[in-house]
Amino acid sequence: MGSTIKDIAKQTGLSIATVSKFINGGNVLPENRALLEKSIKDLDFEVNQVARGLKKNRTMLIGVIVPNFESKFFMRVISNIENSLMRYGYSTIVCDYRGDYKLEVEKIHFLYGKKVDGIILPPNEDNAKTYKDIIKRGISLVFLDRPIDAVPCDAIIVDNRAAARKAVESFLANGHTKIGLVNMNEPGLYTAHERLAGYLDAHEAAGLEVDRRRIAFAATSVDGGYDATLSILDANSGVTAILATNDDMAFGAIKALNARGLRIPDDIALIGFDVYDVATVFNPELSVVVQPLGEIGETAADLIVKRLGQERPLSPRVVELKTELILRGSSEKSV
Amino acid sequence: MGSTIKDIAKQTGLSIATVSKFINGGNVLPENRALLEKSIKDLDFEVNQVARGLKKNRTMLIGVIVPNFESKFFMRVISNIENSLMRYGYSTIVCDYRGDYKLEVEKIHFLYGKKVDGIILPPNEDNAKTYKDIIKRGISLVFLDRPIDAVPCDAIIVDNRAAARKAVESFLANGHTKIGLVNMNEPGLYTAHERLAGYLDAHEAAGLEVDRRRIAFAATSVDGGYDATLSILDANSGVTAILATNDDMAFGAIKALNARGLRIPDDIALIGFDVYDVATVFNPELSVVVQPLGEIGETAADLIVKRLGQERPLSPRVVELKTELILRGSSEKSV
DNA sequence: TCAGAAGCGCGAAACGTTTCGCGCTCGGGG
DNA sequence: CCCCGAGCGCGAAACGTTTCGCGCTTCTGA
Repeated sequence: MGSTIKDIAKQTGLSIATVSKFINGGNVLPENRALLEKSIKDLDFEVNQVARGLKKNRTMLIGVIVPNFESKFFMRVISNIENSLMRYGYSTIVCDYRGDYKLEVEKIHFLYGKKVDGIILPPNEDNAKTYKDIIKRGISLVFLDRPIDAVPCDAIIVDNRAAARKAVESFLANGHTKIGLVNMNEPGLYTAHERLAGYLDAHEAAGLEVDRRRIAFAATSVDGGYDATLSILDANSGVTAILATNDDMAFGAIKALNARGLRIPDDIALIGFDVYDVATVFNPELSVVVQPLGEIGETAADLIVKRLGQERPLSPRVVELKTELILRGSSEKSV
Repeated sequence: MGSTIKDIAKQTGLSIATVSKFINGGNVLPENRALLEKSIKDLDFEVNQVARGLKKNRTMLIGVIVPNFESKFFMRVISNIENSLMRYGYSTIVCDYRGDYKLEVEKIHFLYGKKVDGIILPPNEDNAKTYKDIIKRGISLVFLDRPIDAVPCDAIIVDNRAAARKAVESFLANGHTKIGLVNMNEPGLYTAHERLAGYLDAHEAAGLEVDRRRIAFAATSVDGGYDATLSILDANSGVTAILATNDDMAFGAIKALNARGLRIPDDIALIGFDVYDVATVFNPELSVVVQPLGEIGETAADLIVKRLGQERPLSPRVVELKTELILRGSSEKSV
């Protein structure tokens, strides 16, 4: 029950050093190998990773920090990160900071204490100094979902701008010209900014004027999407299509349209973001922009593991993955 | 950058032992206290939890193991467990075993190596021996979502049987007598068994004969729910209402009903399980049985922390939480 | 004034591992 | 036959903490 390297040494008559060598793949005489294998099985010995971590200064632990545990997007990405890191022998400690950036700093210090080998997080400009500190301490850092200007660092992002642009262009292709945007209202949020830019890009490319009444910002939630959608409808700008840049906001948009008795897509066409499991359950099925959650997690894991292995600090790698626009019934009726 | 207790000792001129004492809340002379506080801030010292863990034989780490990372129910419960444990100063290491019970044993051994103080998992009968081993090693164990007969152990569950019964009774109250059940098909799955029992209870209490054609088992997934629902419809037993015992299966049921052109609730009334965010986005809104995810997480955390504190092994505590039946449009039209 | 108690600080060992470098053995080649 | 090198095993120190018990100081009270 909880035997140590010492017990193995005692039982085999070998020294602690030799046992350790064997455990770590070193060569030992065949007869000793047999002895050791038997003894390890007998006492069901397992390396004490805590002791090893202390000695080697590597814990095989990666910290992941997210704003909160409510975000489906981040939770799924975390699942995939955990899954991928596990294959490399790493485990994950997950923290949230309930949207409080001061608390994020605390969590980072908490992870310092845990001696994690690396940290993965979606950065915000406010804590740029802390991120630099992480790197200075020799802890590998990977940014999730967005880069920040102030800190050059590995990052895994998606082509938000192109994604929004393509979604709007699909509306245009179906003859829509009065297109609404239900966007996330978080100051400085990279993804919101990029998706807006994509929306504007598409308009500019089509030579279409942008009507600000058709753009609404609101809290990233079902209620936020609901309110934003109503405000667009109430602006009476003749909107015939809406792009919602977040799954919850897309749900809010559906609720708002239902509440107003507007049919999808006949009265208003709709495309959402990040709606995964249930997009096809709606009637008509919901068109969506999907981010490659699996790849995002894998890439985050790859980036951090690669950096961990490296001795020399390599220059920051920013990986941008492609989103996919999946068109279904909710946006497929032409005007 | 990564200073230790030794650095503090050197800078303050005090001994290592005194620094340690201070860190752990021991009394020191006021002048020394000031010195220590200053020095700790100066060098921004943080206790090395790895070293502490080695010495104290407590890592403040709890392992959580789930069958896979796809289950929304478990992922949400994990979020809440993490959140609650964090308040007690514990962190969480999450593993999955992709439905492979042999792999679950490996993950448990992996957690042995990490020297976790406790483990939380949904048990299965196959690995009863391993669970006993966990307890024998002095690692606290809490069962999630279900107990098993072979191992007496703390557990957090919900009133699955009553939940299903109440859902069926709400159908009965609306005049339905031909009620379908779309159930999860996993051998030995406690929750599936209990929910079936509740379904049967309600029938028996109402003096209603059970028609086996109205009960279908299938994979716990959207497709499974879809297939199961179609099979019930195709049995031509005159079903007018359906209870789906899982969120994905409820989605599958909706898809199946849409596919057949059946209206909810006019043609078929529907109640789902565990549909949280989007239940009110459907039109009509979906009636559901909800499990108290927050409380489940908190209670799991409480149970394990309580057991961790205890010196003496107390007798197993099984906490059963109440589910809530929320009736909405999808089940509210009488026949 | 002095004995004793209370409070504080310190040295040293210990937790379980890795790692360094030395010394031994054994075999092969000159 | 002897020397040298390769290969293996071992002792000891180290990672950063906690903890034990002893010894010193200081204060209280008779």
